[in-house]
Amino acid sequence: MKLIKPTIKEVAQEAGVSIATVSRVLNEKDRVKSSTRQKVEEMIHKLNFQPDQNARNMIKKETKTIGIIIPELSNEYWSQLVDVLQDNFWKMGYMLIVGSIDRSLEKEQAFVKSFIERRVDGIIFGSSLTPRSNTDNHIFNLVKQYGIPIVSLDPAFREMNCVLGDHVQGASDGAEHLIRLGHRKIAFIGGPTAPDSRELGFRNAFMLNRLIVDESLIRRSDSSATFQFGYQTTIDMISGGSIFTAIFCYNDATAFGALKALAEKGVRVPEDIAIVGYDDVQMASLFKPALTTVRQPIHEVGEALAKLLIDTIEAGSNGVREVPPKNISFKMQLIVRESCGSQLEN
Amino acid sequence: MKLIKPTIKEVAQEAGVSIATVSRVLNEKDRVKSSTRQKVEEMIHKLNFQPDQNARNMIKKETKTIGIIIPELSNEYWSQLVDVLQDNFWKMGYMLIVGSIDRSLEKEQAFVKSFIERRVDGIIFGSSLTPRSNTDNHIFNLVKQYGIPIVSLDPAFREMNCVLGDHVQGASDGAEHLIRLGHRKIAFIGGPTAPDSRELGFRNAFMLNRLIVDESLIRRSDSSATFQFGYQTTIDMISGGSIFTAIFCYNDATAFGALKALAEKGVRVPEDIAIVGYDDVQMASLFKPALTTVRQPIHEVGEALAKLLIDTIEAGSNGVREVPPKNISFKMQLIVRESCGSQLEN
DNA sequence: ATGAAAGCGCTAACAG
DNA sequence: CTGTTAGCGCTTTCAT
Repeated sequence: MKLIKPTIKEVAQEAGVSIATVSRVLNEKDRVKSSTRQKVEEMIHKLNFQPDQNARNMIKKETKTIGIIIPELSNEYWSQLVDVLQDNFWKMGYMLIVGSIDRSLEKEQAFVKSFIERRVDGIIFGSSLTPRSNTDNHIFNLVKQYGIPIVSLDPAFREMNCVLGDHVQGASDGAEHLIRLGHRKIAFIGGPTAPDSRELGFRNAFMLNRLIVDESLIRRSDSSATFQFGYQTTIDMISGGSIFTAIFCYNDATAFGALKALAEKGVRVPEDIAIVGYDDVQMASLFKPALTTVRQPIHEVGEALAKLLIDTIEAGSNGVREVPPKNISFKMQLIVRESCGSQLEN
Repeated sequence: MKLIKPTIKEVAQEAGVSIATVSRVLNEKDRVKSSTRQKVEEMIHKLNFQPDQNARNMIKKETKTIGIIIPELSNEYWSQLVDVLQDNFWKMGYMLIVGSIDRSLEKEQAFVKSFIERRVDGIIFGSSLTPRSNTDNHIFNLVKQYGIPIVSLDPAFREMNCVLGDHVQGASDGAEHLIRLGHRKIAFIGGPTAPDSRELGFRNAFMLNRLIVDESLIRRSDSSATFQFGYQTTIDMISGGSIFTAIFCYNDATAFGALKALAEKGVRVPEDIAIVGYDDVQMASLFKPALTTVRQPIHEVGEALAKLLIDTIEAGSNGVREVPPKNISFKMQLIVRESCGSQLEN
């Protein structure tokens, strides 16, 4: 009973059968006489035998493991998404391993390589630092060469399977809300991605209303859209004498940062400056003032992501390869709360 | 160039050497002539060869993988901790697999079994639902039988390696703060663990001050200390006519819940009721009113956890087993902000 | 229904 | 310094 790591061989020996038979009771529904099966199962239980996945993986050429690349877990949006994904994959018999790349391209590549070495069955790119323009991109070619299915959350990768939020619509709705409330001088605190759909959406709302955006009020992060970035940018804009009556933020984290900066500077929200966030994380509704924000349907997105990836994986194993990439899109929803004042316009 | 999954055999063939030599350039510093090494490395690069970890794992009997069990990622405390851990393990060449068990004992056991099947090198129990009283606990016996080192964050497992916060001290400091401010009717919104050190600390502060705790004001969760639990409990207490002037919360998440309930009921914080949280997550300082809370040194705890586990693993592989379990303890720090009013007493 | 045997891709002696 | 060989623990033909 106090043995260590029993193998299939021990089980077979103790049960008086061959290892093939043990393997069969482990994997096949029938094909083994019920009396033998019982004998073997008893032994498995008695020895606490846990089959070695590594050995199994080698033969079956599948690991029931999915890797995911995200920027960081400390942003509530990502931690929620990972929770949702893990739950979905779990139900389908897959395990999730997450790589927080912490804004480092080097780390992203190292994680992906590690995923390949572990022979994961699929990879989700929640967000990627890998330059997209470069066609013969080493890291993507690598996963392609190894035949690992990918699903992306990043709109920059439309040429592969991807699930994406309609951020043009989302940001447009958010900015439109501000415009309807009478704001004209609206600052935009953006994210790291260069051609950013939220920025496009923001500009779209201005165009629709035949308004011109003040380019001096557009700020972009060159790393990540964090709390810190929102805070610092807001401080800078105010100290720099920028004039604006509202801020549209890339996500709730930057919005919280902006809120903090505003509070420190003695600026009232929404009386002096209105704020719109993006994501609708839990804290958005708890904040004082409660944050008006664009909600991402995280549960739906996570479920779609998981389903699409598994479908791709299983299609591949059936030899049905080379289906055209799928794009699944989700609409965003504006949630009006207190940070823009008057809720009449909803 | 468009092959799929090159193996060590292909590399050897193309480079005109034996597979053993390829293995050597992969694993050993010297022992191979630099001209041969170069030839092989060239081929590895050309074929984009990525060695199969599963095969390697089987032989080396190590996977460079750590599993961790946590309640959920959506609590900022846990997501931050996981980020810190992942970073530490990463530096040491290990990968982290996280299992959010979502308050399900069944899921916890399934995760642990999966960890065993994958032959992880170590497991961290961030929080466990497995009954501790039961000596011949199946799941723990299993990991023991398989010789997998464990480190726990949970004070209930002092008999194994563990890193723990001194929550008796932390909670005592928090409650003491409230008492000094003149509060006598202090509610305690606790967590799921039965003999809870925070509750002990809470009671300790009362004893030190020769005060008696009002048992009707002690509430415990039977699942998890979530935002929702803090919210509901506070609503219940107020609706139920409980009389109290302060609340001590198990963690910041429940404190945020309490804050929301209080706001809805039109109770002012800190004027009418003071609140103390626990953890000091990012949001604590941003909230209005900023939350007075007990800070857990997450970075230090994470680092200690990672280091202790790796030490144990490597000690084991050196045959130095059976060292007595180590307990590393961290002090908590009271952070006084606005939610208790007067900061004079700091 | 079951056993024998051939690997999966790699590392680790053991020779030379 | 390098090649040959024997496994690691399992699944999977191929026989019986």
